[in-house]
Amino acid sequence: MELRSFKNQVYSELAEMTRALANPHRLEMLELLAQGAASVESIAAETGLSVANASQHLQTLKKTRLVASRKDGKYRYYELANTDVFRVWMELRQLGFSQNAHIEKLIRDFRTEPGTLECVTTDDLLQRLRKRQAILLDVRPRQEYEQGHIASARSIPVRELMDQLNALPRDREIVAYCRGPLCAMADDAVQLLKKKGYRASRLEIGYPEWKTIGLPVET
Amino acid sequence: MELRSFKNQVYSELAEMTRALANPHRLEMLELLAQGAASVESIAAETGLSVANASQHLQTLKKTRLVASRKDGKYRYYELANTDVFRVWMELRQLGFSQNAHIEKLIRDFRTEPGTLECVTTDDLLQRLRKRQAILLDVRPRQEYEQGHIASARSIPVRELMDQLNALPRDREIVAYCRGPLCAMADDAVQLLKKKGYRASRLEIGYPEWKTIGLPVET
DNA sequence: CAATTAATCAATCATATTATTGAATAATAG
DNA sequence: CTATTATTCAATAATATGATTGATTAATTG
Repeated sequence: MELRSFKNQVYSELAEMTRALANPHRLEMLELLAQGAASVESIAAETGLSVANASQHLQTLKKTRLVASRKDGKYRYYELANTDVFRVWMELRQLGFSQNAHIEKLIRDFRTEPGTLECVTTDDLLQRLRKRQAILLDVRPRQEYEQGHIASARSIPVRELMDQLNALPRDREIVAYCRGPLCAMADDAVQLLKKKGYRASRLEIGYPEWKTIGLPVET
Repeated sequence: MELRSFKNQVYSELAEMTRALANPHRLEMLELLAQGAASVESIAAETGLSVANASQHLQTLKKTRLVASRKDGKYRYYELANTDVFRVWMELRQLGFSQNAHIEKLIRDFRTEPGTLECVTTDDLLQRLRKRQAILLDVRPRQEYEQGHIASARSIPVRELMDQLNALPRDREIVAYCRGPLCAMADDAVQLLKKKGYRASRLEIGYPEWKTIGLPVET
């Protein structure tokens, strides 16, 4: 085969895959699927799309093997094809943050609105957990917690937090985490906890990032 | 700001950047620019595009700040905005290789045609260089070598190799490298060297990968 | 079996992307 | 200053993408 033709083919295949990533809804879906498998209906609800539209987008992702799916009863569950897909999403997000001041500003503005900026780093958290200084809280929907969570975390979905406050000790610091740096669940939880007199802060990353860098998880 | 509106804005910005990546010619340009700055004319020639078309693509990359440009005399030189851009390209390429069997097959078929499959790994090369068992050859165009190359490498562009064979000792193994895993220059060089009775093999990665993982380079 | 539910399909319209062409700028050389 | 060279701009046409709609398929429930 001729060199130019070879190059054209390889770059075209890679561009086709990249094009499948290059849509705001599909990026959001990838981040959602990084939490674990989900049905078309739940993905549509979470992203605010119609079911037909969500289904079309998922098929676009599937065509380039970025996601896989299996059918269970009348539901079809989609999931990330492998961890490399999430790695690419992490790198893209990182690049966006470093290149696009507008994105950084959007996040900064959104975060400071509720007045909860303090983030706990991963190293910080590991230390505090070792010294039993902190309690780790997974505030994602329970179904996501059950598909996998950070080792030693307990589950109180942010929607149930108000009703379960008495289950939390007031003498220890609480660290909340959620889906990742773009997710607001942990922010909301921290805001509520602080208002109720707890010492609380959010973890800077989410469950998929924790898992991807190889730190201990449970199922 | 409302949560959905915030998410829509962030994902849209990230998707816009990803869309700038999602074109075969632009991916090829990024790989080329990873070797160093280049003028529009040379990029157009290397990628086989018309100058006007290449210019348009470069402006698409520039709009999302993936590349930067500076004018010098009547030439305008484009270069990667920062190393994160190349990291993303590496991850995308890696994902393509792992997800798309067709891409792997294309590369395997192209490589085995000249019958030169043996690749030297990075660790291998470092060892052999330490023991002075191997000579390292940069076979990219001289202009790229001059913008940066692997420490201790000498430059013989693949086009000049035939005329400079007598400058190479026959008693040591020769390791050739070029632009990266998708580039055929090192393959061509190895093929020629072997035909002339040298022991030769190619490095599995190229200069930009070497530099990105933090190994020693020279300018 | 009919009704319900989850997901996909197929068609359509509006919008975006890309290659091509020729004209317009901008810097340099003679 | 004029000619040349490198690049960009602007307009166009062909093609691709994405949201919407209503119909269809497949599994489950009563």
